[in-house]
Amino acid sequence: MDYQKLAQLLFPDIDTTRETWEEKYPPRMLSAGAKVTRIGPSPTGFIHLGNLYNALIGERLAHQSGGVFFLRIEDTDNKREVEGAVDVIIRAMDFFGVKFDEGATIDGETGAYGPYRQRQRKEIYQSMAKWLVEQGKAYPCFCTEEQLAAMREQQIAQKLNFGYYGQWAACRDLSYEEIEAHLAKGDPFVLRFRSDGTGEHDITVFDAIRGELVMQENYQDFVLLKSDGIPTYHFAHVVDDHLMRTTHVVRGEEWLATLPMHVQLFDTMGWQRPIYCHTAVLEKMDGEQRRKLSKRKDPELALAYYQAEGYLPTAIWEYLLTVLNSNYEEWRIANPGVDCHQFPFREEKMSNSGTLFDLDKLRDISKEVIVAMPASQIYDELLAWANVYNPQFAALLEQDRDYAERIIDIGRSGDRPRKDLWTWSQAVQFLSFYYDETFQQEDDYPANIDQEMRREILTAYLKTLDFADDNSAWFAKVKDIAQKKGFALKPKDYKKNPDQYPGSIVDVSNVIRVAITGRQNSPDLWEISQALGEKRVRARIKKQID
RNA sequence: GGCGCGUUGGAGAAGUGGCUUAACUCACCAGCCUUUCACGCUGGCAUUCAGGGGUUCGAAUCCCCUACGCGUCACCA
Repeated sequence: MDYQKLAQLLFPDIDTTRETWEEKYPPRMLSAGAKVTRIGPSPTGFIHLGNLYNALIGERLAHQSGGVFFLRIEDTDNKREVEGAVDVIIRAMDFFGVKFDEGATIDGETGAYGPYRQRQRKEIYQSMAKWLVEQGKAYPCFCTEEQLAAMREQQIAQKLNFGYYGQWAACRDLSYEEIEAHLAKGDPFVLRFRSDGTGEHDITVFDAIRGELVMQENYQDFVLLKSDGIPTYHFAHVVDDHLMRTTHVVRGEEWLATLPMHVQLFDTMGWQRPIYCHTAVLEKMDGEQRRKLSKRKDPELALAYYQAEGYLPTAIWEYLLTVLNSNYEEWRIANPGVDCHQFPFREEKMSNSGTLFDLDKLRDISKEVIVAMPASQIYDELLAWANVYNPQFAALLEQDRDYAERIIDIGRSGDRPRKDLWTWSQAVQFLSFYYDETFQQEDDYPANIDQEMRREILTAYLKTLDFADDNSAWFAKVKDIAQKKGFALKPKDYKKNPDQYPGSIVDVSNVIRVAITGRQNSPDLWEISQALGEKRVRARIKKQID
């Protein structure tokens, strides 16, 4: 078989060669040790935590080493492409603070190693494919879907390995004339890799996360080019990451199974293999079962969920860092206030077993992030979020910035600030009672106080209430009321002898608290009252008495 | 079914032959502080590293077997 002739028959219009592209995309001039990484999301309209997870690793690896981190759009499957999905990806990454040095952008792209959208790289792939045909390393396959399905069934029946290989590779040894005849008829074809593997040997691949991997060599004649001339992931990955001079390929462990294919292709092309970093899958608990986070069942997989809930990008980033390098937390404690980008991230510290996604932990980290923020910043970010997701509350915030900052700061001064806030949607809930428009009276009164007693307490409170009092004078009056009504002034006394009192000072305080704030969980009552103002406080209490 | 990856408390995990009576953080529980809730503090929470065998003076760490979980086997990525 004259492979040159075959290559010309298959790709008559391709006159660019392997060398053309090698020259166009020379090795990058970077200092030793600089890493080049990328993420390659598909524009399916759904961007998830896994994308961010891998993006963060790539970003850290590149930027920590003085390297390059870029965005490549893997749009080789036109069936799954969704309009506007590239924007979604870019905006989400930007929102979560992932910065690219080159690659696709909203209105085009930047960087010298483009195009960064795979569909636009068709000619490059075809040049490389043509070269492989010339080497006798690739061949056209005219098998139809039906034929392949039938083949698979036979393989199942005979308990053989699935796939296109060995004697199952019907088109592997087609003669030039047979191929020409197919072409003349206009039969569609895919281009397959001619694997020289048998599966009898093992290969060794180094993985930066997992160490040395010993795997069975590839023996499948997998598809390089689909019938529309667009490459499969496997071929695109090898060509792109070589030509874009990627040094570290960060991707999910679902790619481990096809790693031998990729390695074989790199070797056949005569290219240096990148260093692979296969990350663990993100899992969650589903009842008793542990399973991979799923797009259909788990809303928290979508990045849009975190935006809608108002999670802080920094908190998500820090959470992912703790998952990836668990010594991050110790570093955080030792370096309070230091930007998390200063943390020395190490790929070899990453875990290779599946990771349970823990919203409780995220909440804790979020609280820490917010508690460290000044009120003005909280105001700005809360407002920015509310403008999109809760315009009613945004309007309230904008009415009076000073008031908003004041209520945000209640209970946050001193060495032991409250950590009440963890997401912006939750913050709206938490702050709702400071505004009449969002105030909701819940029946959260202490269970041991009946309605009659409630009324008595509130009536007495209203009578003695004086906004000129300071905190201690104010509380002395509350105590006075409690004593007159027979309540225990020390919660412990009531706890010890619950039959001797109708309740304790705690219950009295809480009756007042619920009347004013609508619930039992709130910062210091007197500070709240001062912020709300005498008129509102009196009105709310009066309403409860009636 | 083949191939592959994994398995240390409820969770993230540290630990790769003796510094480990298994770190740290979250969650949980108890106590303290406190006008509530929170915050904070103190203590508790794996006699044991999936199970079983072996190597060794000594094993979570090395070897073998088993079990379980997960991934993958497309002209999807």
